Amino acid sequence: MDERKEQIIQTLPFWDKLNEDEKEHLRKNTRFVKYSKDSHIHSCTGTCVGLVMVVSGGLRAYLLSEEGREVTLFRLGQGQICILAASCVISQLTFDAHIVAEKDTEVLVFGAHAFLQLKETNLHVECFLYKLATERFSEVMWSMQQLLFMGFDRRLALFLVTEAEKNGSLTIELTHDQIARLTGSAREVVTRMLKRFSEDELITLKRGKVVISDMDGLKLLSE
Amino acid sequence: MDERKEQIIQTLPFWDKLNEDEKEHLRKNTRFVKYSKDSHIHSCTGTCVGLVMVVSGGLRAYLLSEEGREVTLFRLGQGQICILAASCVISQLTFDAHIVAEKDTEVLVFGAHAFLQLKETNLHVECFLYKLATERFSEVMWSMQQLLFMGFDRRLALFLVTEAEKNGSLTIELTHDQIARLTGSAREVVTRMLKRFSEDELITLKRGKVVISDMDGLKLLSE
DNA sequence: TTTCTTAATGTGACATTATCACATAACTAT
DNA sequence: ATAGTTATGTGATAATGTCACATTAAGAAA
Repeated sequence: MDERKEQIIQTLPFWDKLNEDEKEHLRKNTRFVKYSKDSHIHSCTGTCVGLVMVVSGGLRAYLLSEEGREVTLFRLGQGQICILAASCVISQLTFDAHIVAEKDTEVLVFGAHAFLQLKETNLHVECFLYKLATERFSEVMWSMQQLLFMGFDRRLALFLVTEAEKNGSLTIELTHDQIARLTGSAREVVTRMLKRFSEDELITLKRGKVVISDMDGLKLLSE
Repeated sequence: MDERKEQIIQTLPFWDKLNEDEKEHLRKNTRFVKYSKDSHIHSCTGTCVGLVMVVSGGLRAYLLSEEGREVTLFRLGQGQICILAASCVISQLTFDAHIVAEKDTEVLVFGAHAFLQLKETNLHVECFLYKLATERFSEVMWSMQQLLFMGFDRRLALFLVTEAEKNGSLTIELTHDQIARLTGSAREVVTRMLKRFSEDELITLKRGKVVISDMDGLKLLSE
């Protein structure tokens, strides 16, 4: 048996509500999977993977328009679980999101079929799923409020500040294109706004990265 | 005892999972409330009402920006239950939505405090809440996809068609301002687009109402 | 009826953001 | 160095939201 797997699996809040058969069933249908950067974990057309827990790296969930525009819904880091890749387990989730690995990422996959069975026999499992979905609901709504109500200058400033704090570094290693996807805007718009920030001496621009030179100024802008 | 209340309360899917004490507790904390048109059931500042089931009339949930712009999330009709007015029961729901009565509306309110207790003692109740929230999640995401990715002409056409079919009438009794709130746009933008539709002989404009004259044309526009 | 009042609608000007079509610059591999 | 690729810069245009008013229609009050 995989020691590491067993350890992680036991962190599931409903684990001790399972009987031995259920535990064994879940164990058998849980496996580690590695995704290389930019590979797709889930798209509307693809099959349903199951519950996906991030072990290392990070995932991003986004909406995709017919014209190819992306709107990021949320991002997941270590220990977090993505319910969107389990849309077949949660039949209430009817919209089609895409999930991509932001970097090389290892995940623990709880197989869709096994989980569906568990969900139907064990109320704790069902409850766990819906609760998780509800939490993501709130996160997504927060993103939407930003997108709908904040001007792009404020949104971009907030993004840069948040990103810097997340990584504990004033240097943000992202291209304008990546920033555009993450902020739900267009590459050109990002370029222009960054240039404005740069003229206002809030940031310094390098190829493939943004360096924050006036954190306070940026925070002020983001309110 | 209120006969009508008892009848409705028994339609709750978790009703027969409650013990007698729980049933009695819920009964005692459930009451009918009437809201007149345009009155507010819930806002971020206000207190938490509880679970709200529409008996007659209709509710609308929306986001409100600091500048006063509204984005409609979903609308509820007879028999549907609003979880957003129960944000204190579902602590996971952290964003602040507003809920307003679209017309004179009667609702059955399951008191927040009582429901919170029920949720904590009965897993079926907890599960029911999260499941409901997850369903709304999908509805909201559908609205968001429309708002983010469809041009306003298409969105407006779709709205008119949907509204007409909902009421079984080609006449839609709404002002441009109301339509703007419902489609997440601005009044002037609605006025202009409706004028364009009118010039294209898809609709006829009257004060306070829109009459569809070419349903097929509108449907074509809405794809 | 006539006038008054208010709600609803119409319209021009402008700001922001998205989109398109390129040009230029900076790295990478050979 | 050269070529190829990726990233960035920039002007033009379209769609939509915002602001500031003008106009019109419907109902209330005289």
